[in-house]
Amino acid sequence: MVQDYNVESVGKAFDLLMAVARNPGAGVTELARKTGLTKSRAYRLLHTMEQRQIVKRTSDGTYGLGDAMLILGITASSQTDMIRLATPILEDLCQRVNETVQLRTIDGTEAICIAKAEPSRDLRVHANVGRRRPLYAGSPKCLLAFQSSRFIEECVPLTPAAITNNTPRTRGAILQELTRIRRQGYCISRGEVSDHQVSCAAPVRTISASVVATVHTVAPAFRTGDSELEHIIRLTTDAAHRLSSALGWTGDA
Amino acid sequence: MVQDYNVESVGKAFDLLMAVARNPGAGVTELARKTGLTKSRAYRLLHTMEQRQIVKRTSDGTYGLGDAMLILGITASSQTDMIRLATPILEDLCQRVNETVQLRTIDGTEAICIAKAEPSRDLRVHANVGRRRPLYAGSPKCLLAFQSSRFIEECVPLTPAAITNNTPRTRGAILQELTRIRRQGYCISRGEVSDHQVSCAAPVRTISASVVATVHTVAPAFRTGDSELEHIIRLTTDAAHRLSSALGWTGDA
DNA sequence: GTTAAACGTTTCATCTAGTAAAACAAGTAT
DNA sequence: ATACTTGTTTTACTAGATGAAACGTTTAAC
Repeated sequence: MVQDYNVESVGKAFDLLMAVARNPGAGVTELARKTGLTKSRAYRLLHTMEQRQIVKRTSDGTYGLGDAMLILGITASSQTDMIRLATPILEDLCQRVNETVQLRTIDGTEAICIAKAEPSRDLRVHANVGRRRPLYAGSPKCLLAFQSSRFIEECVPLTPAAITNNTPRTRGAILQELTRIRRQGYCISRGEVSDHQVSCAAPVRTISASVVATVHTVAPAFRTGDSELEHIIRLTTDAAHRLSSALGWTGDA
Repeated sequence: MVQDYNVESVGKAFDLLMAVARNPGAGVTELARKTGLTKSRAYRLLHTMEQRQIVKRTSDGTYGLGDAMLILGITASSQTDMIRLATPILEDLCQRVNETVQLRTIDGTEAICIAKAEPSRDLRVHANVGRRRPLYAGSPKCLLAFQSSRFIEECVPLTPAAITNNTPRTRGAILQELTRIRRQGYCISRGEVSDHQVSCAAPVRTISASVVATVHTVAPAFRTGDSELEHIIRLTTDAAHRLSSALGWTGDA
């Protein structure tokens, strides 16, 4: 093995670490299965990471991310362009629409919220950094719509779970919606994930023009009529554009 | 090597990862030196981590944390008790004192801000999650004061760098202050780190009674007279107590 | 303008150190 | 009571990671 600078067990350790992050509450056997590792190998690697506080065992023998990961992750946030550039843009958008806004990206086959801004008004939608959502329902569809067709095939299940009444029930209907999102350049979701909630999402592109994140505005339905929604769409897509430019994107709509 | 479930290269990889987090802008050689690894070993491990987006190289050949760390870290934040429990307490404290508050912990020989809350008033102190500060000056001293004497010895330099006029200049003076902080149970810092800025810090204890974090309130000096400061001290120490209890601490002052 | 030091990169023979497999104990459901 | 789980431990084997030393380039020194 010449010229391949790869330390296998280190790679596997990180595979395992990702699996721990994506499957909270899993034990050795399940994690080994998810990563395709031998049970004993997974066991040793987890032990090693536990010693360094990278992962920690809960009392019931399942694994979660450890304290050292917290520090590493916080440092990563402050070093990453995406977050650094997005924060002021999100705060500005939040102030303009006076609603909760978030930034989401893809991890595995899920959308994950990586940053947010909330207005100080009393009644607002609550957002959680770190929360994961399936990609095939509600405004996360915007993130999915701009990925490769192979990835889309993989993410949209044959029989989508019905999350609320407004969720499209068939695979075909979802794929059709994705096409429409691509065409119009943003995504509106009315009560798909949660009743009485409207959200608008717009894609963030990087220098290579691929969509790496989406900007979302989420608002209570009762105070979001057509004209308010127009306003939200304009400002949200605009914020996504500004972030794209900051990330080096040079294309146009 | 019987009964030692430790995969050495994985351990070293994480040592290296910590070094990358703590020394942004360092290259292979420097990172190898900091971790005590061979240059070629460090090189291969970094390559491995780069492939998985755990670290990334900047154009000038130095390393930083990569995109995968961002996801892992955000997930860690949302899974960690400390952050989950602290967030509402910080927000409550922030609202009561109407000033910027933060939560800090120790990483290596530095204090790092791991959470914050800012009031919406126009003039406020700005805080950055992820920012690092030396432990021996200003309100971070509160975090240092409650550590083991061996650790303290290690952190307080023989000739402390003067940060502003109000920084104690000698090792002895700093050690003396640490004793006072331990005695009174909190720490006040007037213009030590930045002129025109007052801060108050109080220790957060965990179930084992060790101090794992500190709650800080930072305010502009011009609007913080003695009576306001009294108020801040009371609320800050109270918030630290509430967080300690939430973490399982059962002792008393 | 020459020299020297420092850096990232590459190679390769050596042998440590990580691995797979299988057996184990402890628990849980049937 | 039995048959699955689960996490844990052992062992022999050799794949694969390692240290050292050399390489070409860049940066600093004088």
